[in-house]
Amino acid sequence: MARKATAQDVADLAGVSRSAVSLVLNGRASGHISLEKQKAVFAAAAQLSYTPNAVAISLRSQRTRTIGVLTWSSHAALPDPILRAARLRAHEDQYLLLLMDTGGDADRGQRQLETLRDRQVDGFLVVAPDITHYEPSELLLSLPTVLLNCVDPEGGLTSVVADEVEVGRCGAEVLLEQGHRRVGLLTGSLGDLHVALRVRGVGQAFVGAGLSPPTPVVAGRQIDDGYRAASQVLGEPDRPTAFICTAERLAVGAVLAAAELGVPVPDALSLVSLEDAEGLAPTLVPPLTSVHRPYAAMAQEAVAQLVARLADPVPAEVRQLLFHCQVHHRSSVAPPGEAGGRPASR
Amino acid sequence: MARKATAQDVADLAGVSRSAVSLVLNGRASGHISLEKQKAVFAAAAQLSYTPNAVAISLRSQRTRTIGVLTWSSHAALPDPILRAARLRAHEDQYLLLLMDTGGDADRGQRQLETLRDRQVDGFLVVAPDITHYEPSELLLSLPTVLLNCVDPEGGLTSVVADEVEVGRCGAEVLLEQGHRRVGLLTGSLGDLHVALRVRGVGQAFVGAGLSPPTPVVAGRQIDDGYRAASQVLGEPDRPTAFICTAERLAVGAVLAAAELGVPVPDALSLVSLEDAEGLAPTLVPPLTSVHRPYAAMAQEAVAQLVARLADPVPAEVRQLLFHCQVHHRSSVAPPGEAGGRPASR
DNA sequence: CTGAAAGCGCTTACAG
DNA sequence: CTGAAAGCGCTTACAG
Repeated sequence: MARKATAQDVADLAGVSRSAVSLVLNGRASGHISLEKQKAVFAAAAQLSYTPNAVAISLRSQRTRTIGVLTWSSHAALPDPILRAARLRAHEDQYLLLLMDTGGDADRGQRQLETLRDRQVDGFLVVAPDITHYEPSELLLSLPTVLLNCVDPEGGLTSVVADEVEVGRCGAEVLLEQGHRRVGLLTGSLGDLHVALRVRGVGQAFVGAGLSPPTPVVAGRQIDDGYRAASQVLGEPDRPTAFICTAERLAVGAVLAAAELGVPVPDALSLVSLEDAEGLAPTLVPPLTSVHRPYAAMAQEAVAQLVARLADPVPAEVRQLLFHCQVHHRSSVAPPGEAGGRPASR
Repeated sequence: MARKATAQDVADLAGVSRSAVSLVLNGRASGHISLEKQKAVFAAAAQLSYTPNAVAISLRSQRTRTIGVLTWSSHAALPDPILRAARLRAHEDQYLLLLMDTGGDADRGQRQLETLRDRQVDGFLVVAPDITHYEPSELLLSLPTVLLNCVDPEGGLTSVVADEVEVGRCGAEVLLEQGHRRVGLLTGSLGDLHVALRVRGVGQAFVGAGLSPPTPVVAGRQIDDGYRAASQVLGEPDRPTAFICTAERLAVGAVLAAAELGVPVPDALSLVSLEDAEGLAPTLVPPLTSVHRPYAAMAQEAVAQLVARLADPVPAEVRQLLFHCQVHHRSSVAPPGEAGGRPASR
């Protein structure tokens, strides 16, 4: 393939000036260019498969229609469903995403922001894998920025997050409504904000029901962490009739432990996962009831906020957008009952 | 923050011309610019925190140091470990990735390639989530392109893939070496190239050992698919002493089925997963022996190939790079033995 | 109603 | 040894 055609090529072929080409192709020809010449321009453009050079437009307009995305991964995976939805939404407005993975290193993140700035991104989107505080640097503040799944403690930046306390509350209420009273709470590190918020929510639900909140069993976030914690708790006398897991893989481990101990779910043990982003919960056996954050809608909203800011020079007010979670009822929750299951055999 | 400083600003402050600034900052000053003025330029640049505008450089040099990435997801997730490693490797050479997700729609992919072309990407990288054939369009052929985890049937494009037949063979050999003879093969759709290749490899290993290959049990690719298939096979008389699963989530389902049926792994049932990209296999209970593709190395190599092509105008020869897999031995494989386990109770 | 010019920010020959 | 000019591809005032 030869070199891409330029507006000059189109102008030459159509027998008009470069500016005429620009005017016609951008729909600003009426009253300026004769109909005849307009047709000639369109024909020439089509013949040469002309499309404008986005880099040249960027230099001219001082806008790249590019959003710089700063993200990092918590354990194994990047927050994929979030980024997917964000990318899709951005495309709708002809924005492209330039993504940088800090790997959790703040200094590196700063350098990446500089790279993004040098690339003349129009704005920044910061996407956290799990909800957290994020202190924006000056550079971040110098361009339109929206925080997704994280919040600026200073409150200086618009952010989009789910109500993680509500997540915990909803998950607990599902079990309380079914009559569960002895509930095991399998969690990740309590030092993580997202864990702390969910645990708080669980506690609120219990207190609201006139019960004392369950003591968190800090397990971790992997399958084997959940397996170990669940196995131990299930081996204790007066074992719980239900588990709440703050992480999806923890729930997988709990199901596995229950299966191995011959404790049928949900007959003898109910299970709620406070996460389902990896899509493990819905296809587990039995499918797990989970508390769902509307990640796609959140990402769309975050991008929409940013795009609006980029389109409108008037500085918009800072907003804290809080999304509600939804309980996805599946088959892992039942009333406590007396089913019991067979005793552990190993 | 005020508008970013330009080379002109630096020149004004340093009392030199714009070209002098460029020369000095790009290290081509020796023998051209007096030492005194060089110092002045550096000082002014530092004072103004000057960094060149990448868009302007791109327009001038006709290179954007940007790689257009075309990808799509197979089921739930994008091929994340691959993309991560590719991005990291690209950064090492100051390249940024512009990613487009076709969603599996070829027409959409074509339009996305056009967008990328208009953005003046220097080259293309096509990344498939599971190994597949990929027929490049003319547009793709018009720029330096490397295929990652897919191959051009015409062989016109350099590609980087793992030897998926070997994956199947290695997985089977692990079991054959331990003395297993009755092996269940849980697979995804045989119409998928990656499944077909792995099944073929398993067959080769069996034939090589003088045995007839196991008949694939087409299960699907989710946890419940694996659970159902494994449950059924384990309920049959003369049940297998081992499973090979072509997909990681299938293996999770198999472990779950075994646990529920009281079949201890690996004492009464060995298990090999032919995938571990999601990182479920290593933290399952027991940790699963898996066949690992060196995704990071593959991605690095693909990017390195592309970058080399971009740096060197001489057209490099087309190459088909085939990577070996590695068996990650964990605890899910043991000799068949007579452990048996307790009989199914439900 | 149309074409020539300026300018976005940069680098690289090219005069002086 | 240094500065002025050209040009990457585009769009938008500005003359004619």
